[in-house]
Amino acid sequence: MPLTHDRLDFIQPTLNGPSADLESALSLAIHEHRLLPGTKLGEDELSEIYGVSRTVVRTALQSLSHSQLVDLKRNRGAFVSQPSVREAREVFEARALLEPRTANSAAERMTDAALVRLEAHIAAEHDALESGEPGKALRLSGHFHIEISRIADQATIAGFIERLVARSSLIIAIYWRRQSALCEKHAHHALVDAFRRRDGAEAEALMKSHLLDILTALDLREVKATNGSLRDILKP
Amino acid sequence: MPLTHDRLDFIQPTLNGPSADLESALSLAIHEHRLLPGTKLGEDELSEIYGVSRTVVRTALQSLSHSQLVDLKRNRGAFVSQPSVREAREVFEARALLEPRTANSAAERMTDAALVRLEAHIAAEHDALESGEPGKALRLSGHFHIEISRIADQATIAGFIERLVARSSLIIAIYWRRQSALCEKHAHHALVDAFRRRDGAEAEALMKSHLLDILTALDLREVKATNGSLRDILKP
DNA sequence: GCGCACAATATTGTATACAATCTGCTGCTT
DNA sequence: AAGCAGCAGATTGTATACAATATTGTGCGC
Repeated sequence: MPLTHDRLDFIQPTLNGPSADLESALSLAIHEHRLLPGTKLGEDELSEIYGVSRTVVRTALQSLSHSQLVDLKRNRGAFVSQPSVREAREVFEARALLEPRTANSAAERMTDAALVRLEAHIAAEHDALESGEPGKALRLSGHFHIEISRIADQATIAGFIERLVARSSLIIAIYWRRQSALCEKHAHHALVDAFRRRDGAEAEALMKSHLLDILTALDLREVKATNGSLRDILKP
Repeated sequence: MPLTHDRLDFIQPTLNGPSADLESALSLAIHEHRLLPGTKLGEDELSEIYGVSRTVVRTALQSLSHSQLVDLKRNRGAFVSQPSVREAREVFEARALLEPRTANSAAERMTDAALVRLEAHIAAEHDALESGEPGKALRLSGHFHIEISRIADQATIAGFIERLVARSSLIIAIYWRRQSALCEKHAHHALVDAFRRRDGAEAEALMKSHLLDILTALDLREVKATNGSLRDILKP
C-alpha cells in the first residue's frame, strides 16, 4: 500500500551528498511558495542555516539555476526566479503541446498500481488542503502532472514536463489572481477516471482543458508587486 | 553580412567567468566528436590543461552534467555521457514531436535576415566538410536545428530542442553506422527553400522526414564498442 | 597458481582562506 | 542642494588544503 506522498517523494535521502539535500530543501520551499520569486538566497546565510560550507551551498544553487528555479547573477548572488509574462505564456504553450499527448500515452500504459498511486496522490492533495497547508497542496498538484508523465514512460519528455511544472509553480506564485480558487481537485479526479477507463482520447482532452483552465486563471500582466530583488525590472 | 558561423557562435567570450569558457570548450569538443562517449574527464587533468583550479573545472562539469553531456558519478568522476538505445529512441521521438511544429512556426515568422543567417550556416557546413573537418560540420548541422528553433521565437521550446540536439550528437557518436553517409546538406537546403517561400506546412513535413532519415540511419543496437567507462554496461 | 584481505595510491568531496567585484555611504566640489 | 569621487563594508569568485572514498597493487594463506 503506497504511502501518502510526502516530502520523501521529492527528497531522496543523502545518497548524492549534502548538496542534493540542500537542493531538495530549497526546491521544496520554492514549490510550496514559502520562498517567493525575487527572494535573495545569500550563500553565507544558507551555509549557516543548514550547517554546511559555502561550497555545498554553491553546488546546490548552481543546480537549482540549471532547473531554472533560481536565477544566478554573476557577482550579485542567487535569487528565486521571476518568470516574465512572456515566459509564462511560453511555459503553458509548451505544456499544452506536451502534456495532453503524454496523458494519452499514460492512459494506454496505465497499470492498476499506477492508478492506486494517482488516487493516493489526489487524496494527499485533499488532506493538505484540509489541514491548512495550501503550499503543500500546490506542490502536490504539480507533482501529479509529473507522476502522469512518468507513467507515460518517456523519461525524456517527463524531464521536460518536470521543468515546466517547476517553472509553473513560480508563475503561479507571481501571477495567480486571488479571487479564482485553485480547484484542481475536480480536474485531477476526472483525469484519473479517464485513466481508469484507459480512455486515452478523453484523458488528452481533459488535460488540454485543464491546462487552459490554469492559464486563464492567471493574471498575466507585468510586475505583480515584486518583492526582494528590485532594480531589475527598471533597468533596460 | 553575417560571419561564417565559427566557434564564436558557441562561445560567448568571458562574461560569465572561466568556468563558462571551459564548459564551452568541452561542449565544443564533445559536439565535434573529439571527446567520445565514455571518456573520463578527470578534474586534475582538466585543471592542468586549461590552467585553472579544480573549482572552476568542477563548476563546468556540473553544468555539463545538467545539460546531459557528461555523466557525473559520485566519488567516481565525470564521463562523457553514453545514451542508451532506449534513450536514443526517446530523444528522436521527442524531436519528432517538437521540431516539425517548431519549423512551421519558424516559417511563419521568417525574416530576410534570418534567411541569410540560415544560408550562411549551410555554407559553413559545406565548407567544413570540404576542408576535411567532419566534426565541425556535424556540430554545425546540429546547430542549424537550434537556429531554426530560435527563429520560431519560443525560447522555452528552443531550450528543449537545444538539449535534444546535444544529446543527439552523443547518440550519433555511438550509433552512427559508417556506411550511410551523413548527407544533411540536401535536407537542410530543402528546408531553407520552404522557409524562403514561407511555406509552413512544407517545412513541417520536411523536418519530420529529415528527422526520420537521421533515425533510420542509426544502428540502434546495444553497445557499439564502448571505449573508456566499462563495467557500467556489464553490471546489471 | 588462485583468491582474498589489506595497504598504498589516486581521485573526488568538503571546508577554509584569500582575491575580485559590487553596493552604499561619506564628504567634497560646484 | 545636487552630483560625483572615492573609500568602507559586504558578498561573491577562485584557489588551495585537508578529509573521505574508490581503485589499484601487494602479499599472505590455501
